[in-house]
Amino acid sequence: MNELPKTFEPQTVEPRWAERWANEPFRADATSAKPPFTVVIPPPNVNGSLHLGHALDNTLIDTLTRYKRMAGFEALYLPGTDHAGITTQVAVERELRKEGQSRHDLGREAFLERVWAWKEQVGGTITGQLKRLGISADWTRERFTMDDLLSRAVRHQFVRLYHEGLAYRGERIVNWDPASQTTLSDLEVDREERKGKMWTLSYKLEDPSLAASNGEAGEILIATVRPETIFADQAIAVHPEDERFAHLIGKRARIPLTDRFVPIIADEAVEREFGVGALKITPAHDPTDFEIGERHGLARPSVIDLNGNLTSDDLVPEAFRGMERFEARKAVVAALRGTEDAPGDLVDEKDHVTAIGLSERTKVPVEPIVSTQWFVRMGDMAREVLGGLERGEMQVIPERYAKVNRDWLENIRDWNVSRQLWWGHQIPAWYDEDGNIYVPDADNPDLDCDRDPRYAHLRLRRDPDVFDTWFSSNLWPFSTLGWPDTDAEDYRKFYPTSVLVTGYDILFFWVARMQMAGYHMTGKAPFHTVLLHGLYLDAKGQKMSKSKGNGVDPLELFDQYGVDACRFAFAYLLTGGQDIRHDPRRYEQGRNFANKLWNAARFAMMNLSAEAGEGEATLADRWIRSRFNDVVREVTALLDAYDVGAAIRVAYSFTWDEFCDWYIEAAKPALREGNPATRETLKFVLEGILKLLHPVMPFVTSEIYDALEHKRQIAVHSWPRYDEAAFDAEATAAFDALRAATSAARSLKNELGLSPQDRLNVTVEGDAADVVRANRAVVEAIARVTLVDALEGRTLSAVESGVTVRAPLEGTVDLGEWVARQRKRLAELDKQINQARGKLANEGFVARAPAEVIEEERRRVTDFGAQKERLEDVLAQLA
RNA sequence: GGGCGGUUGGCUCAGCGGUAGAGCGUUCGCCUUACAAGCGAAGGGUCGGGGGUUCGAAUCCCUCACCGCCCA
Repeated sequence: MNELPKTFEPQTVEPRWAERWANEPFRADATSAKPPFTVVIPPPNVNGSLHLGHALDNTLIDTLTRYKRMAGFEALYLPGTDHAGITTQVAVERELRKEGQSRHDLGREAFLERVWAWKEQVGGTITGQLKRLGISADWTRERFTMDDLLSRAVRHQFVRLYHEGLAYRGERIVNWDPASQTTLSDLEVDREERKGKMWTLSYKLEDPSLAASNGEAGEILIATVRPETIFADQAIAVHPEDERFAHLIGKRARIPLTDRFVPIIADEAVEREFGVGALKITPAHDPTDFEIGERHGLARPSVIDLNGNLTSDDLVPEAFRGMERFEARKAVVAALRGTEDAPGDLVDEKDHVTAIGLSERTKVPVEPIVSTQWFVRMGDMAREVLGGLERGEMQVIPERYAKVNRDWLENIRDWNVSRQLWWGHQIPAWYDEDGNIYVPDADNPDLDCDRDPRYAHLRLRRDPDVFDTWFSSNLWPFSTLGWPDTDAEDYRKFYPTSVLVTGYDILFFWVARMQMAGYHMTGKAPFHTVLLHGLYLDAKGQKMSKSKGNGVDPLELFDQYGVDACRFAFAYLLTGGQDIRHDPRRYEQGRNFANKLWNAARFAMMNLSAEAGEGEATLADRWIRSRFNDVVREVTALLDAYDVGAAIRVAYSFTWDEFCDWYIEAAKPALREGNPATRETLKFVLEGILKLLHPVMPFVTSEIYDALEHKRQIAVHSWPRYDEAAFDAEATAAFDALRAATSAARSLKNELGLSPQDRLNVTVEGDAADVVRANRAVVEAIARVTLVDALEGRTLSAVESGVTVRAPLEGTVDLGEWVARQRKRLAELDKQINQARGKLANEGFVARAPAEVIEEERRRVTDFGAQKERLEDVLAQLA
């Protein structure tokens, strides 16, 4: 056996294993007879780098995968990355700008070459970091959403949806991001409340003899938070039952700063309490107004262009033309305010909190614009998923998210899938000069329409837009396995996948869309379990984000504590989908634990390599084997329930508190004699612990297992099996008595002011005294005492359940505090006894509580009663 | 406006119907030949407030308060 360094050194151990798992990856065998366990990675952005969320997520996935692999499944952890349309394109454009160029200077083709080059350059970053995390992914199956096969899958999806009538082109109001110059889906817009103003404006009525009750004669007051859009107004809307305005419906009023008149209309959507009760309707610049406009057949002229500037349309007075939208707002308000001599139509201005939409990627306020885009009809697909959920084909953990999942699917809206980007899957749709649409046939989706002989006589122009990135990652669980080729070996063996693991923040973005694509495209649930975990927050409990600059770099944590330590921390913190707050103390705990395990192994190896003697299994051996068996059952059950947090806690406390603190100490006397049964037990339980911990802490466990001279790495060894017959009740009870006696003896030594290495003569009394005497070597060695038959003179005693340990009391020891403590304990015992007696005296309890609970209360009365008596004796003797 | 989560020792968090726990921090003593990233001995909580269900509630129900998230 090899000599191990005194301290676990992750920096020398971890890179070796990481490299091995990267170069000789865990290849899943599609021809295996073993049952499959498949997880696809939530593909990170190809141009990104590892953040704590990825680290957490991948630790969880890897833990489950490694466990399943050991438990006899054909485990496939499929890695890969996402092309991240907007983010990547924005990144490359930023590079270009440094060179004084724009993508338009390069042209589409050259620009895409640049992006591919960029992808080659930075794309390995995050996968390299994932390899450092030690994930047991099958790197031979690594995928990228823009790979040929995956791109084909996207085309296939679109073409099929188009011919089914589920993908359509329509003019709608959409979210425009002026910074990245593309539309966004509703999900990509973050709502944020910002302090703004609400202005009240006076619109002059065409018939000056009329009056709205909210203003002076000849005017109607309206409220708005976007005065710069008044030039695109098409109406003024009031609630149909609002008496203040009933007489004005159908009349007209003039838009301030213009000569244009718009009608006053009635619509249910108007909130009477909002502002002054009347609103201006600008269909081209507000989603609600757009809907109202549709109901009333209003036109929808736009006054804001794609750069967010007021257009020099005939609608906008010259003074404002070309102004940036927020500048224009100021200018329009100033104009409306007028001068002291000639006050304008601004009646009131007050503070107002407005919910505005921000681009998720660029953080720029989104501009609602009217535009023709490709949409996907979601209703039917959502219903397919709802049916599957109803039939229990997918479980969501934690269960509370099942409702969130359902609610979203039930209220789903059509999905704008076109993006005005170049980086992505270009939409396979062509238009002729009359605007007719041509899409490849469903059975030949890869043929471009401009090469289709049927359309040879036409001059077709391809849609320049690309699909939303999620329109490819929604296929990820099966496009990565060969779909649409449903005969592909991988698809047949590994699809549907098993568990989908991700943060709850992308339940809608990704999970729900995979569910819909899965059901609709493959006819199956893409996974049977959705496991959602919480988000990583900073130490103050705030979301980590680049803009706040409060992110913690996992790579620095790896450097500082080791990867295993971090994985331990992630696992330890994973509970019930709860958010996780960054706390360095958890990584320290992990580091210390890895070191503890390392040293336990060091100790074991020193003993295993020594010369063997004779002997049979000791009480400690029997006890630890029985306990280990319990722990195997617990940890296995917890992992089967995907409760990694609870599993690691159980394994941790068993390893440290039972194996290290008690078993190893108790085994020392037998090991010194070379007892082969004890050596065998030490090795068996240590190796068992390594296996239980391996899924969470693969590096340190692999290294130790390797040092124990195994030919195969631990990752492919089998998971420990629970053995019902291995429970040893007698050994458990007896060893508990040993522990009680040891603790009592230690407590006495402490109280007597002795240092640990000082020997002390003690006696043992009580029900468990015989057991303690029979295993005296253990107590004597651990507590460093000598068991004697009797003591002379004054004594001091420590009372525990089952045993009283007595030691000589000599000289002048101040027992004041000790006596006080014993009195307190006595009071506590009294309280417990009374509580238990009270329960037993309660007829309802005796009649209704389960038998074992009643039995336990009886036992407590007896045990605590005995302790109390002994404690009283001890105190009486001292007095 | 609707929904969800949280409130447990000084800090960060487990536990979620039957004796209140962990890590760190605190106090005291130890370099006891696996480990000072450690060992031993202690101290510390009426489980946010109120009400209810139950033989029994930190745990289930109702309600209030505060913190946070999601959706409109």
